[in-house]
Amino acid sequence: MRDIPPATVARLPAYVRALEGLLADGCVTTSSEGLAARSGASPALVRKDLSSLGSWGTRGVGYDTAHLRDQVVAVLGLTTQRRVVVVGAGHLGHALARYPVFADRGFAVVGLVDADPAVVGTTVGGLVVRPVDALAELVASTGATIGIIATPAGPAQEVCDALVAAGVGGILTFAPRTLHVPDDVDLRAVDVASELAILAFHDRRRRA
Amino acid sequence: MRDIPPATVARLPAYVRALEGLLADGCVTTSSEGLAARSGASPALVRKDLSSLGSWGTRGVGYDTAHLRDQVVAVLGLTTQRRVVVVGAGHLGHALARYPVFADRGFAVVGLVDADPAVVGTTVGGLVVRPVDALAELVASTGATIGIIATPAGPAQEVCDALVAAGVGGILTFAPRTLHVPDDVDLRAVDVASELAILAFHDRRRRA
DNA sequence: TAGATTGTTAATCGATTAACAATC
DNA sequence: TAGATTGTTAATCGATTAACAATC
Repeated sequence: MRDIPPATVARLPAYVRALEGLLADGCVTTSSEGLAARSGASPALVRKDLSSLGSWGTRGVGYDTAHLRDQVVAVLGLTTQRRVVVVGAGHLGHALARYPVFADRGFAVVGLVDADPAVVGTTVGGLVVRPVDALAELVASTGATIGIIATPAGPAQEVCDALVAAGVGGILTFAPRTLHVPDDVDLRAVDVASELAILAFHDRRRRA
Repeated sequence: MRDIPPATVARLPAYVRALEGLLADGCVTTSSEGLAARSGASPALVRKDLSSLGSWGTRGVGYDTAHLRDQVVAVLGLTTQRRVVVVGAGHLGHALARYPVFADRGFAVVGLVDADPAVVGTTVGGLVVRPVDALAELVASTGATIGIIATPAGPAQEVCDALVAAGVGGILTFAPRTLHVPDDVDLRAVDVASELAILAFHDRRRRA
């Protein structure tokens, strides 16, 4: 297996979901075209992506749905459960701590942290909210490798630094600001207000 | 102003935020390098992006921070308030309906809809939750142009179709599945479980 | 065999970086 | 004028699409 292009990696989760949908529909084999329709990619792109993973299709037939699903899941590293800590127990933190889709995909939220003393000690989704200064200990004791930042913009960089110091390898942030991490830490950012702003741009164009 | 590349549009909200941060720090002028540090782009990319908007910098000096902020805000179409309806009043819908950053950016959540009769009629963030079949009327009466899908995967395509039929021009979905919209509707997807899966991929690589 | 569909190569397209002349 | 920094062009890089030979 050679290096997998980042754009391909970003599509793999959609392929896994498409394959599970096809499995649920009883499709034993799938073509690149069928997979494309369900995943939003083009058939050519599906074939190219899968071939960069090593390719497990049969010419003239297609892909074995269950087998391909297992292979893509393995490539993504979803066979091992990943432990996740969430920082910020506001509305978003609550939503994340109880999001059932995480469990379906092998992620377990094992810790929830908040800066507000009034929130610390309350229970959310079976987890007792811990204070921010318990973060390092929490990551260490749970073996969490991924941190989620669900705080306002203000404390986000500080929280990010604390997660890095605690040793997580990947961070997903929802805070509306740019964050900086060392090269060996993987950062992904979801910015809801920016998404709306991009929609607003096209909206304006459409009406102009 | 020529056509603006999609990759550039996607960075404009980060530039707006960077510029507002610089303004708050009292920086009257900014260089592409300063803007790059705050926005996460490279200095060359900042200059290229801004020049594709028409360019308002001064060689040897930099950009007028306040003026540039106003220009980028105008390009994004954020000078007019946009009205947004949210479908799904679960944890995520709650979080979105009250997210203060939307208001800061000129977005107003004007409607909240849910399929659960037990939730319909309750008040969230000053909005009374409406039933799903009130969606078209709600969009029409409020003049909403953007819809947010905060439902589980199951009903998401149906909700998406209903938003399109109701006449919104842009949709932001959080549902973990691929959605299909007509060409004249703009769709952006945030998929939290996929983001974690991508982090898991790199995590696996790091430990391998 | 004939039809279908993959895997891969070549062509295209778009985005980023590097470099530097223009110019404040 | 000298130093700084933009705006733009050319070079590079990566991603997508098109096309088709391989082959089930």
